[in-house]
Amino acid sequence: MNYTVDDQNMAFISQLYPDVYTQIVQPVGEVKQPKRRRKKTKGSVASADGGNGLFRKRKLTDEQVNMLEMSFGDEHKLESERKDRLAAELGLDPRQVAVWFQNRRARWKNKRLEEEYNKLKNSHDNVVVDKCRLESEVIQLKEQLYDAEREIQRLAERVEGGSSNSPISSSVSVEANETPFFGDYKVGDDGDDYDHLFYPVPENSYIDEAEWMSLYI
DNA sequence: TTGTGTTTTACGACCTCC
DNA sequence: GGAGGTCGTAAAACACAA
Repeated sequence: MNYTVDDQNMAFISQLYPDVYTQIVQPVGEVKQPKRRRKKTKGSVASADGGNGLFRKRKLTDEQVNMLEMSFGDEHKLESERKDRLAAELGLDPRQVAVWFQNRRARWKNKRLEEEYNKLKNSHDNVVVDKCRLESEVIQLKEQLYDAEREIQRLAERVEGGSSNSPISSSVSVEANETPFFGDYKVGDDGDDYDHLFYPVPENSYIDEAEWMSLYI
């Protein structure tokens, strides 16, 4: 069996930290076949494919993970010097420390993305609720407007019926057979037909609703 | 016990920066 | 060109329900 230098290093480390390595791969022949074929490794310290690999993947101890977490908390990037120092302190291969940081950064990024997603989702939900509320408010206001228009029409008709020779009534026609007060008004699917309401006042003599009402009150 | 889903460790490919 | 980064993924380790 040909051990690489890294294999020897890991064997040494495994003696120092026996619990770092969960188990040593049995000689070829007794190795359980992996479900999926591992990619070709390059200078691997822990080939898991049962080829010439001596070690299975090992789990870091709690202490090692805690130290790495503390270090990661200080700084997410890992300079060469810090990597070597950490590796020496923890009895790990510098490559393991580097890999741990890579994976930790990936986890951190995923978590951050998840948090950002949740924030955006919450604010989107709030906007949707707000939109619904505003839409129902618009419908309510349009209904009020419609009722007011009807009331105006009713009053106008009453006034006209009471004083047929009124100068106003002669100049402002609200005859039913003229342009209808509400035209061909109907509440459409989008309710926007309210927007087309108009008053049948003589051309070039626009008066607004309040002013027009005041003429009759 | 076993099947299955998740987490952790490790690697290869590719990219960027000095 | 080398060191160190991200990204995608393999596979061991682990958790847990059935």
